[in-house]
Amino acid sequence: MPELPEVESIRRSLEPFIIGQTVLSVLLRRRDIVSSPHTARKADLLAGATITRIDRRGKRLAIIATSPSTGHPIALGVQLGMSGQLLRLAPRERTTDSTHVHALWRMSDQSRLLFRDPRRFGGLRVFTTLDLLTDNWGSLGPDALTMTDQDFNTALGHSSRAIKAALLDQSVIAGVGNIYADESLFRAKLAPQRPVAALSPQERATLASAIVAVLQEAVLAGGSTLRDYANANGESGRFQFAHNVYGRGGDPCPTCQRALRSAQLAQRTTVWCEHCQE
DNA sequence: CTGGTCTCCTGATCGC
DNA sequence: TGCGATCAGGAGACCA
Repeated sequence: MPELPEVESIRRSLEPFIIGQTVLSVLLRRRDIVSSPHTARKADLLAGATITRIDRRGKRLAIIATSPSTGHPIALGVQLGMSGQLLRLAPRERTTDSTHVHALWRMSDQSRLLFRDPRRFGGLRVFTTLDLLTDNWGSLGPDALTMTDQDFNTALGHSSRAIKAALLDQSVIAGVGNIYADESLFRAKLAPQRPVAALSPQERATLASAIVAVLQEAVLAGGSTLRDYANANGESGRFQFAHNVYGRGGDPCPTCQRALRSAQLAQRTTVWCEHCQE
């Protein structure tokens, strides 16, 4: 479900409410959503901890907290996968849909935080120190929202694969998924199947700027709600109304009015304009 | 190492 | 209304 703008919208909508909260209790309904080197104990899942902030890199989130036993910072990584949600329930508020809620935290102000993920492609990850979180996030490329043209140019390298495939690779840049890859390539007027090594320095710079601009606009619009995405307060995004190509195969190109092409590329449905993008 | 393919899982939608 | 096929915002495992 969520790409960078959706994950950032969740982060921003949640952070003001849970900073300073102490976790009174944790309910883990499915153990198999937690991946960690050790058996996850309740304390690792933030029981008793006081939350200090929520960080994001690409599509990954981490709730940072102070361990009650050691006083040191610990982190709980949250990966939303395709269908994951983090939802905050105000005190006494009821869920509209409590199915597929795999973990639940009760906070000191009586609010609750729910991790819901029907398809279970997402999950939680325990980090007993911030160094372990940094190591884990180290496998990601630069964050696509805040990267510079130079960051992007370096990370992209000169491989032979299609630019669309490279944009989806989180170790190249972190945060772009299928929607924003197609939207960014349209804005940069680049065909998705162009080999990375065939892109000129100018094209690479144009693409870097297009990615950052598209993501910034999407964050401002609260992300894209295609089906069921919502931020932590249950609010939908509005950027889907601004999509130029994603989900519009066969429709007229917004620029030249010719029919948009749709095909499989890098195992994902890809939509682009053969006339405007080359 | 690189890049392509398969697979995990549930639910919505579409055509019959 | 029911039923099977297809598709979906992701990414780790596996293979040549």
